[in-house]
Amino acid sequence: MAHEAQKAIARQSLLLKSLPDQHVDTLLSHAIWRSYDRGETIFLQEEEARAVHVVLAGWVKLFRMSPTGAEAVVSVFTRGESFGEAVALRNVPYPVSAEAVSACDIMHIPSPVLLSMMKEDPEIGISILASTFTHLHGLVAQLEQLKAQTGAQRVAEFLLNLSDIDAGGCDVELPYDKMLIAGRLGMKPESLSRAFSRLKSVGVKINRNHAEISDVTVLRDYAESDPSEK
Amino acid sequence: MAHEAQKAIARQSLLLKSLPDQHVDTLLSHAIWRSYDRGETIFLQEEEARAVHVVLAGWVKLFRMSPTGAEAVVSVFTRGESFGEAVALRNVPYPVSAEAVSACDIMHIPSPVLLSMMKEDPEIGISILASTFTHLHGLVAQLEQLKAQTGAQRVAEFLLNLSDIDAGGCDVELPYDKMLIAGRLGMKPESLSRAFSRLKSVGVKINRNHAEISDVTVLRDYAESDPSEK
DNA sequence: CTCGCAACTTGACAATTGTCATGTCGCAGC
DNA sequence: GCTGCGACATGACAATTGTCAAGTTGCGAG
Repeated sequence: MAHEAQKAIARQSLLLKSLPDQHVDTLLSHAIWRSYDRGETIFLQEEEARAVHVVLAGWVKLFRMSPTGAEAVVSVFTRGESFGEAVALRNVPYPVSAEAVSACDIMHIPSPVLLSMMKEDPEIGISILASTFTHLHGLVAQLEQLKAQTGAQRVAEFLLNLSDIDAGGCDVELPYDKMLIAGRLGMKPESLSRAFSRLKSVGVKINRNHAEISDVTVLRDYAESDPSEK
Repeated sequence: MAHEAQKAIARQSLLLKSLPDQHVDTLLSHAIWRSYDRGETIFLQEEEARAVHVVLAGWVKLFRMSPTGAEAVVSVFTRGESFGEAVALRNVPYPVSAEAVSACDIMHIPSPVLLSMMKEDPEIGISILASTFTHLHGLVAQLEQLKAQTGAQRVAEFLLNLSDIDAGGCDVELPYDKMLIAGRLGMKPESLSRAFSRLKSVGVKINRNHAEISDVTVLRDYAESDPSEK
């Protein structure tokens, strides 16, 4: 059975936080709670979707294996984020695989529960649509980044997203290993290393899984500047 | 008022074809029908979404302007396809701009109409979710392609999508100009030219806006082969 | 019909990135 | 403590792509 602390996190998730309490209670009571070890598979590409997944703790990656065996990381989720909404509702196979990147706690909401609730209250459908839209928006942003920014700029933006301040300096912890960060940003680990060295010139120091940003404003200017200016 | 022929196309669109006839009739009677000239703007990034758009004829591109002024083409739609579903339902600003690439006929379904229908019949919500999911899936595929395939391979796949046969040779017409194709595939026009020349070795000849594929199977093998093998 | 522009192609060059090889470092297991 | 492995950094090299420049072509305006 789930800890109350986990339920509290679930209530704050992007998927559930805009739903009426009464519905959330129903969903929570039907949910399945599980822990995963680092490296454990959550589901595989082509598998039929049966649930929506909400991350309560840890990090999860979604990735695709191309026919040639190359792995493309599509996205990485952490506490409060959910994935698989659209797929679960359509009863179609997953277009990606999911794996725990660190030890994880995940809540699974079986899709039949969700479907029947949607048929009772259309608000739920709209809410899920919103969450799906957020993913979609994120993917559009990723596409734009890949096409319009250099590797070092993408890394800069990644670091800025990890820091939650507006100005000044700060330290951020890299949430997962550099191989995965590289995949997430569409580059090889070697290129990530080189990108980090370039960022030295805009006040970024890397130490282990720890990054020191001397001035967020400078870094942001760098991330948004025209690649050809450099 | 709309021609019956246009209504017939609208009924076959991915968005509407799975809905009950009765609902479709209601939607069609509230829809706004418009023609656009080549180059005309349909909506701008940051503008508030008021409708879902269904392409009846012609080609439409969705693109984003980065802060530096570079244009990134996110996707291109044609007859029977729809866009803006998720955004319209949330009453949020568009994350992209839309422009007619050729002369276009477009049907606009005002979002309030759709919202009120969704509240009456949850099936509609599920159906829209499906359509949104299709876009999402397409974006995931694009991301994978950008990260894992060379330019020439992306062009090969683009040509294969235009041809609707499984084997043998065929001619396909390039639906819009090469500058846009390049943008859509995440490369510069010059790179597209070079990609076309490389495809000569796998039986592709380009003539104006016309491509001749001598054997689709050969081209498909090329598109899916490991980039490092070449 | 001519002019001029925009789309397109091609070549040369530079920048970026992937690939391969080598070496260091931290860490788990013996 | 030693050993071995995987993550990470770095250098050399090749491949791909963007950039710049020059030339061709098609097409619409006048």
